[in-house]
Amino acid sequence: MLLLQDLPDEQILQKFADRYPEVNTEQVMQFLSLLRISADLALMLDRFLGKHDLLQGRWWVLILLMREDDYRASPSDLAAKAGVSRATMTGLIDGLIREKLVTRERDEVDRRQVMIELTDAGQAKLDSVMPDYYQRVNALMDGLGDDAGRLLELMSVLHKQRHVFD
Amino acid sequence: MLLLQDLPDEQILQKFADRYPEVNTEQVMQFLSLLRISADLALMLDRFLGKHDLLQGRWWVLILLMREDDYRASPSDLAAKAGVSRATMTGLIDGLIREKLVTRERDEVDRRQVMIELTDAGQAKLDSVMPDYYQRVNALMDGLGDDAGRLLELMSVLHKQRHVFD
DNA sequence: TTGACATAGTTAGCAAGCTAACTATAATGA
DNA sequence: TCATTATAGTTAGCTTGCTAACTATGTCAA
Repeated sequence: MLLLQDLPDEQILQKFADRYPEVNTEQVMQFLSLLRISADLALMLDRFLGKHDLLQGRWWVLILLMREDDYRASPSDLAAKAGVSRATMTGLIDGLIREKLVTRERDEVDRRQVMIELTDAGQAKLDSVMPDYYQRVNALMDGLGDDAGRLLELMSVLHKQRHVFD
Repeated sequence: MLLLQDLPDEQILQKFADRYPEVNTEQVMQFLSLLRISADLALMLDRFLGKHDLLQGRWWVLILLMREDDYRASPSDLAAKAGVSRATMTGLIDGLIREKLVTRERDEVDRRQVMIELTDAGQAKLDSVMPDYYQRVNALMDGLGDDAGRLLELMSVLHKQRHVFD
């Protein structure tokens, strides 16, 4: 994700406002700041997972498998729940198999289907990451104190407005 | 970016809390919701740019070039301002050159350096996108009314806490 | 002056996202 | 029954991120 380190200053915003007079520069700055903070948070998570030799995409797949009663799911299911295409899920699973964190076997009943299953090594990997992860999420959110709900509320307002970009 | 469509429900959070008792499930849900909304906003922007035959990375480069007085900058400068590696910037510039939106020429004084310049077609592309973009950003932020500043404030609190993941 | 270091950029190879096109299999209905 | 349609998964090729290793050029100090 591109971060745009250099947010525009007053002079630059003025130059753009001269060419595109319809702009409300304060709102644009606020929007860019939001994007920037969001990207930084995603990067923070990537770096944290990297310390545990994990990548975000693969980590979510392990978590989705652990959610299942029998620790198994089809690639289609996983793709839908993760919010990625089936093609992307194929790649994520390939990576996890190389790392021996999941297995893939054909379903003998419906031979189109395949079942992905969390291995013991996969569970062990989660066990080594999740307590640390939860502790840090809690520490991060503690910083907001009682305002966490308010923040969620305001982000939801923005989320509901996103159709204006359609 | 992986979106995690399926946020955990009460039952799933309980299963994880049983295995990892240190977790404050409410805070984890709030954190995941924030990541999810942020990812949706980034996706919204990608889709909008797609309608104008643009990709986010290349678009930021065009904007950075337009900020310059002479519409020129070196790849290193652009990489630093965009917040990507120089290697990534090489790829973005390659794409923009294929689309004839920028040119690349060697600096005759310091022959290590290269100058990237916005073409007329590049400026025209920006002119076709920016007014629409600004209008939509303003419409999006209007939804927040007077609370935009408060939202920024709360996100900044989170941003300042991100060191807990180091 | 030249050897060491610094800087600018590219290349190679990996990751994880996408769409479109493909194979294989299952289901359905005329 | 068998042709059509639907479903599951993979492959190919693109984008945009990364790091590490490389080339070319410039700088600086002994």
